[in-house]
Amino acid sequence: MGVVLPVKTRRARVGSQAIAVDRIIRDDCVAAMRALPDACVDMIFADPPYNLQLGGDLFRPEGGRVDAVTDDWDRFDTFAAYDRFTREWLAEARRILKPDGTLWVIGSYHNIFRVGSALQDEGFWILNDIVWRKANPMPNFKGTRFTNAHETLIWASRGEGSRYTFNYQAMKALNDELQMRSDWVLPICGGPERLKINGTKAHPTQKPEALLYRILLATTKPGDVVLDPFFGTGTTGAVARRLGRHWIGIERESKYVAVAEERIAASLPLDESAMTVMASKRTQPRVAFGALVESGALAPGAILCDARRRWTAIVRADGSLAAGTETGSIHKVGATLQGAPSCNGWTFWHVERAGALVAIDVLRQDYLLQHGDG
Amino acid sequence: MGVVLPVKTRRARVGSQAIAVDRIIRDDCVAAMRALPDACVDMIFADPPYNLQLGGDLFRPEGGRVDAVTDDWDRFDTFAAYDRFTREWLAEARRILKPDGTLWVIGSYHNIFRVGSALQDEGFWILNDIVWRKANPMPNFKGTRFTNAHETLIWASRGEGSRYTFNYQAMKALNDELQMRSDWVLPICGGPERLKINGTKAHPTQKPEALLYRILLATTKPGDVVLDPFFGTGTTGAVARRLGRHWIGIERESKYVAVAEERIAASLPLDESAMTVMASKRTQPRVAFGALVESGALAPGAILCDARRRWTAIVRADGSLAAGTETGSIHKVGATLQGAPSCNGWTFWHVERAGALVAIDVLRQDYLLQHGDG
DNA sequence: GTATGTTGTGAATCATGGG
DNA sequence: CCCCATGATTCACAACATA
Repeated sequence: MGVVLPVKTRRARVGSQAIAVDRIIRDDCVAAMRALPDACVDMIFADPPYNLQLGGDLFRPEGGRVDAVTDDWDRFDTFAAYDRFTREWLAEARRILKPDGTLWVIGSYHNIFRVGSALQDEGFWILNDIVWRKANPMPNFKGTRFTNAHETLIWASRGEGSRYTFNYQAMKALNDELQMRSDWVLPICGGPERLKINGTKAHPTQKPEALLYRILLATTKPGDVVLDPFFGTGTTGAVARRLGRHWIGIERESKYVAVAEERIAASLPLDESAMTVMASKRTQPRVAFGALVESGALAPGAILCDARRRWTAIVRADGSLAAGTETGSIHKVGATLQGAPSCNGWTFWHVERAGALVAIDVLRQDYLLQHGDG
Repeated sequence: MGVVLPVKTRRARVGSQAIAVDRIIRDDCVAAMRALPDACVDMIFADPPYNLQLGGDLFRPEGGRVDAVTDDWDRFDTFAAYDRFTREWLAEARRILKPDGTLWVIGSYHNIFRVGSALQDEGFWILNDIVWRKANPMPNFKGTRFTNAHETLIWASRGEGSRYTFNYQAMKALNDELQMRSDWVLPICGGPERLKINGTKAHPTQKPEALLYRILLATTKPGDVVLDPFFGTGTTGAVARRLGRHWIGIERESKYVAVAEERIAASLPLDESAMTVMASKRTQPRVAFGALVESGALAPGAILCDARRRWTAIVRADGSLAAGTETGSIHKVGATLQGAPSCNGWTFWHVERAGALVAIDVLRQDYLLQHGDG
């Protein structure tokens, strides 16, 4: 029970203690999670089974039912069993997740509604549901339904108020400067990426690395600890290593563990420069407007106006603005003049430089570069 | 209670009896369904409240306020209350559905997992989940999540063994002779189709007719009876009439009933030319540069240069470029380096392949061929 | 009339840190 | 817990206005 394999394991600090990371735990997922301390991982990616291996088939292929139990009884029993299993691992997942951590689960219509309800009941707060639109799905051979061409992911924070990680600018950069949407077009895992043993696929549901790449890039930071309780062939670990995230994989079947170990050992970490992503302005150091006045970048008495020259204001010595009787911060005066609930003064106000209007945000960037607080 | 409006109602045979069709029942949906006999409708399309649980006001970057769905009919105190409501209407829906009938429900991540679990528990058998990918969704104004760009539909038969209607060839014809997939790209309801009263939208959540058109064409036969227990402004009725299906709408609010009546009376049966217009216009495949990075076609850290090797840049993990202190999209960095107002990064940037420079546009073409965005 | 620019809006669980 | 100041943030269309 609970065999910890001796991979090049490291330790990551979690509060006062440290947990071993970058390793595979060969065990049942609930048992393995029980051995982990509270609030020790930043993100969990879970690709749970669609049917339980324990108590017979949950989701039968069309016409596959053979036993004589009445429909109602059978159905209630099997859904209930799946729900129990789901609630059990979700509860453990929530316990070991840090307060501001998030959970990803992937599934299909067979199980995703059970999982979604269960995680809401456990207290998780859904942030998005994401549709993985498969570029090359398997056709519906019988022509009896719509081609099942997508899978669903749920992204949820530990609770309603938590302050989760979302690398907005990185996602925007990845999507040609447009906001990343909730529908992702990605090919299924095939070609050389698909792991094989003696010519047959090593795992029936290996996920493409591109999917995990986007997930990790969007919702974790370098150095974060990512847990995958249904590790399989270790896609999560391979991508985490490449992106400089720590990972823990839990997998019950030793043949998958072996495949995953070999795979991850062969994956190469990216170097620092390549891993860098577009930073959000929210994470940049703050510059007080007054600092621009103090440093001489903007003189007291200078005239500011908005991009269309509808309003003007005068810079005062203490870094406040005056526009008529209205005085206050660059944000407050901008908001008041427009009658808007709020205003980002940095992008609203401009100053004339060489005949053209320049947003004072540009002066702020210059200031940041000169006073080099990177 | 339960006022039946005297529209040009007809009667449809249901076994030995006949029920009044092509009419709106102004009543609570559960009460109205209770008054209908067992197994009397062929299909049910339901657009129940989503239980959005919105916080305070949300303002757009330019200062406008988002007109949110804050109506009483969308407010439930707890998930348990929403579940009770859901199970109640689903149970009645299943009773009045013919044995080979099917149910459609539309929802978002706020409610669809509750609905999906509940209908499985009630005995419905899920045939597909369908993703409506909105061509023009509302952005995420605060940059806090992925743009919520889709809604989910569930299509289910009354039970596991039922012989439901699926017009496979009609769907294939509608999709340029390719199998219709489980993800549908359709614009949201706007323009002249969006019903207004004194210039403001008549209903906050009016669905596009194209959505109902595809649903009715796929899963009903001419002459079938379609029930919509949350009728709203009557999109289901209008499309059913155009396609020669009978319909029954249930709607509690008389202002919506009035709008729907007028609308359906004005709707015309469909002629052939209109059908060809509805046929899918394939969306242009658009490849983000980031997709090449994600897919591994170009590794983070790769060096790009222009055709004459005057400038170089490094590819970062999120698909942005870095050249010295300059960072941004392939287009922006290309433009900045050249001092040009704009630049097509696809043709400007090159990568070395077998000793020769290849424009990254070539990689894009390869990507399209391999992943054939259909 | 044509081209261009401005404004409005859609089922939305939409901020963060310091005092 | 609340309150306040700072300041980050939008895509595709349709409708209408201006040139």
